[in-house]
Amino acid sequence: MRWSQIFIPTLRDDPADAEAISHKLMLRAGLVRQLAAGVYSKLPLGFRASRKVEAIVREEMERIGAQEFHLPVLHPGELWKESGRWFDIGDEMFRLKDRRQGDYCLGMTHEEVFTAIARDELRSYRQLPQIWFQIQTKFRDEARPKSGVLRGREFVMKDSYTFDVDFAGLDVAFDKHAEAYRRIFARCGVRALAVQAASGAMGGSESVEFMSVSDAGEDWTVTCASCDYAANLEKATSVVSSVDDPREEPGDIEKFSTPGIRTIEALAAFDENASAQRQIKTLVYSVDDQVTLFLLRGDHTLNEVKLAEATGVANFRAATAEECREALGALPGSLGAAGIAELPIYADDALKGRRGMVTGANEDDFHLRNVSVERDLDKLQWASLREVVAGDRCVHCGNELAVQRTIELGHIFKLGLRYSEAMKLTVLNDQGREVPVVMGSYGIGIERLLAAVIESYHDDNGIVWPWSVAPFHIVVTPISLKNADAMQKAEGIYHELQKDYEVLFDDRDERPGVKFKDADLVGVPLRIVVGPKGLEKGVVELFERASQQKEDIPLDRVFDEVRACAARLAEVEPR
RNA sequence: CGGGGCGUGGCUCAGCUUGGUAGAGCACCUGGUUCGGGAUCAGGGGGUCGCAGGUUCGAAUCCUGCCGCCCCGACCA
Repeated sequence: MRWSQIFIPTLRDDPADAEAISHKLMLRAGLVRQLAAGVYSKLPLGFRASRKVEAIVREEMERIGAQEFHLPVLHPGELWKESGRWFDIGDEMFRLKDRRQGDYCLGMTHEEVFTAIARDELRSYRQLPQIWFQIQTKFRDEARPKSGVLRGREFVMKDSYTFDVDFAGLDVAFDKHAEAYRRIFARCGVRALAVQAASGAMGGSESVEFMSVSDAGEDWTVTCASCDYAANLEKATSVVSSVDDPREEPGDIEKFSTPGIRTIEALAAFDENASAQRQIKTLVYSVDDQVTLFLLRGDHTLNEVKLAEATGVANFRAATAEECREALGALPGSLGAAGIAELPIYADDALKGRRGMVTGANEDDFHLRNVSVERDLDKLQWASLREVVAGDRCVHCGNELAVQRTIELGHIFKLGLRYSEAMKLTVLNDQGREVPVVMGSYGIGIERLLAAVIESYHDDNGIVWPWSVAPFHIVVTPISLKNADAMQKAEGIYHELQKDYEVLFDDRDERPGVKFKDADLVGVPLRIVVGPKGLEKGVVELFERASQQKEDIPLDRVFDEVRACAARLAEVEPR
């Protein structure tokens, strides 16, 4: 491709509204342009890179026996009402009406449509398992699109769905996907951590996210340096640091006056025996309109995703001060669970076995001491509620945990029967009995993966594409269009290399500096500079983008050298 | 949805406090000199200052409302 004939509008300055590195570079290198918040047009270079990623995804999906579909993006509301999600999902779904006032929506994911096809067509366990996938645009009206293509409202996703007769089959399908995902990310040059994740409103039993460590990410991932434990912060657990409790069961609960004390810190400062670790933090939420208490150690923080997992309810909010007073008789700051029998109470694991604790007395300006969790609190439901912090200990090996920002590249779910039951997708099993099909669903965000690649592969001069997803492998740069000899040699090299590689020929009438800057910005892995200086000695310059190494190559060795470089560059360790 | 910021040629920004003929650099067009890491000189084209209303003799500038975009948080099948 001649540079003069491909549209690559590079930008000299950083765009004003871009913050994330990948966002800046995608704009500057002329990969994308923004149309609206979270909506981007792919320009030729961006589209090429995107298709490279898609090709890898396609190959690896086909390797595990997946079949490619292409489903509509316009969905009848009816289908989503069947699964119930029409009502569960709020403003994040783009909804519209047709001319007859019928409900429609734009697909934010495709469980419903794939399940409907399966329901219409699958009758027997003999037709299973099936692995179906597509690479299709999704629409989600995100409350806050951000970081360019990292979180858009319209984006391309590879989504796949598996159908099995039983849960053992689902496990197989799930593992196949995990393996395919590992290969996909590795081939794109990205080191992806497989981490335990919360399933959220998706339902289902188990889910794993694939994360790339990056400051541009929005998720927090907990990892253990010594074993392979890794989990989303929303799911992560840790060993509780030990606390010096009294050996003996303390005396009876004792109420004491704490005038004006409203916070954990204030109480710790007020009473030397009430350090944060020795307090029970009582949080009150309205969970599906039911006032519910959540107990944590004073120095721990509640993670609301864990709250949702523990209660199985997505509809919750912190209770108002007034609701607290009504239910417990006191305002926040003096709340406690002692003597409360009629409200559901969830307690974090870290409170197990604790004694001699301090907590609110449900009377303003009073607290209780000598509270023993198991002795004095009724009907506790134990759960992991607290948020892990860096430095906590790993539950598997006891070593220190780290918390890092990560980009979620993919997410795989064991859906189980959630959709097949709701939408009546059944087959006859080998006993002739009608059974619901066991499903899984699996997604990879294509543009997000591309952005993650750039987050991992760039330097001060621009993008440094890994060979596998580079929109072009090589750029042939003649120094001057006026030098006939150089132009002719450059053309020759360009034509020859094109047989095996994707090559750009920078035939623009620009000064060399401009061409070099652009080539660097755009990130072409190899550059061959053809100029009079070199040709006098019978050489051209081979420049490797990643290492910035230049080497003079005799004209007759160009193809061999390129081949060697290409082979080496194709074998990069994921980062 | 809460908080903050921004909206001025294609891009990056100045001008706004204190109202008075819309600016710079880059990009673009013409010509010259240049040509191995974003050249330079001369000339030139291009802007309803986000939109609407108001105040004023006069508004990019002050006031009100709306829209859009970015950032933090909440949210995130």
